[in-house]
Amino acid sequence: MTNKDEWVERFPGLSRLKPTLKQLLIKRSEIVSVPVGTTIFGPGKSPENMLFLLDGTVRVQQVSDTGHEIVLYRIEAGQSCVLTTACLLAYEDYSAEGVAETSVQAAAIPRDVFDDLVAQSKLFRDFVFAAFSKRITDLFLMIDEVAFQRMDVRLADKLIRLSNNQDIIATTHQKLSVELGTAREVISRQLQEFQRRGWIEQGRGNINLLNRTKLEQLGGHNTKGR
Amino acid sequence: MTNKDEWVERFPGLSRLKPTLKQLLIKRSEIVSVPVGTTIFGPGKSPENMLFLLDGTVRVQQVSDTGHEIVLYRIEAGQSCVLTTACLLAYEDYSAEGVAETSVQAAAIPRDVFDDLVAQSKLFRDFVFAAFSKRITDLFLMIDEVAFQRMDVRLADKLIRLSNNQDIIATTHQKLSVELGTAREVISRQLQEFQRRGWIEQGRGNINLLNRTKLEQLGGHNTKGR
DNA sequence: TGGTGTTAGTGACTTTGTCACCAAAGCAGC
DNA sequence: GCTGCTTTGGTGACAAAGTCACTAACACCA
Repeated sequence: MTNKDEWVERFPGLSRLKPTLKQLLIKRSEIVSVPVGTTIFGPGKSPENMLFLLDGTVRVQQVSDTGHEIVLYRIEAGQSCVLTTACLLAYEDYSAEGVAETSVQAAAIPRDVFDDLVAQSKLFRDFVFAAFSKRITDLFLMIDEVAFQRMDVRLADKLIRLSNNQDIIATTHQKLSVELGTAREVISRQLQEFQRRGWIEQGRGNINLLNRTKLEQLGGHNTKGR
Repeated sequence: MTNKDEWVERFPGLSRLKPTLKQLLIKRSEIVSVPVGTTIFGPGKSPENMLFLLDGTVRVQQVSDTGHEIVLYRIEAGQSCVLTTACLLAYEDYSAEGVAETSVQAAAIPRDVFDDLVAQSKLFRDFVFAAFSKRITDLFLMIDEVAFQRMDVRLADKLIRLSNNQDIIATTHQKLSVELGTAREVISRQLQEFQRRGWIEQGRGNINLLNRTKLEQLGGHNTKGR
């Protein structure tokens, strides 16, 4: 799947580039593989290249100096790290980190190639600005949620999103608390309440969704938005 | 102060542009004035131009469908609305709004001029990407703060930041609650506690800072960061 | 002077976060 | 098997923050 000659085709935003620019991308890129669990960027570790994710997931989380953590967003296959990398280059005192949630394959392109592309292709510019814009609007929504949404609503929503239409989610209370930026005890209590209502069944390290509909109802689950 | 021939010089990021590009900016820009309180952008109101703020302040806030509000950031003179505008263009279901906090003067440039500049000038690209990056890292910090910081710390910090080295702040409990995304009652109680400790003195519609040092100590006030 | 909207104060209650534990399950080494 | 050790989850007491309903004081204008 990681034929160096054709990865560009797999990005909706890149496949329509002019052939000369595609060649530039292909020629100057390098396919990299990182094992699961690797910290790809973080305080004191900034990569010099821009990454385009071919396979896998990168979890980006904020590590607070209060000792808490919260998941900010994920980068999936077909998306790029452009913005995070740009952020790192611009600001040193950066407290977010990116961790390979699965094993990850990515195309790495040097910063000057990125700059060339932005200069030469309106398509690429639109691709990059769309990525930035999407990220910022998503962060707006996240602030809204953290500040104003109730915990039970957020948890129900998170369970639905994490489930990927499977009924069993493999996760721990601890991990869920980091997803939502709250305490483990809070998650435990909410899940107990969900279980009491018969919506879920808990096992050690996994949660079985028994009544997806009720959970979707509580979480304001809609197709648009994140 | 709003001589159309020289506004570009007042932007650190623009003043070093090549003369031809400066001319382009000056020729195709329009100086606009908006009175205090105007909603510059918001749901169902997206401007077609990019704004460069010459004078005044624009407050950007998230209006939640729960009926709550929270101030996301401010755009001051010398900064641009690039990102917010870009966001608006990219995503329709946008719930943030920008309000002129003072009367505002700005240079408006059409979208195609913006695109030209990004294509032709590395300096301008760096200016734009730096703005995006700064915004995103600030939003990361804000999420951290909203999720994990105690209310008294956040309020003390906010008072210091709003004071602008003056001792009297003209604001209401209601406005402060929107700044921090909390309830008015919470602000009232915290301010009472500050007053009890002799750190502030409250008046109707204003707060007098009596012990700035104590407030700075409580809020983790440092020069870097926002 | 009276009416009206704004601003702030208060008590009761719920929800969420914190702290200090405990207990059961899984696991590695012997 | 048994023995520690770590991970995972449960619990109660308490503190902090958010919600709700109501009151009081003030400013200002007709």
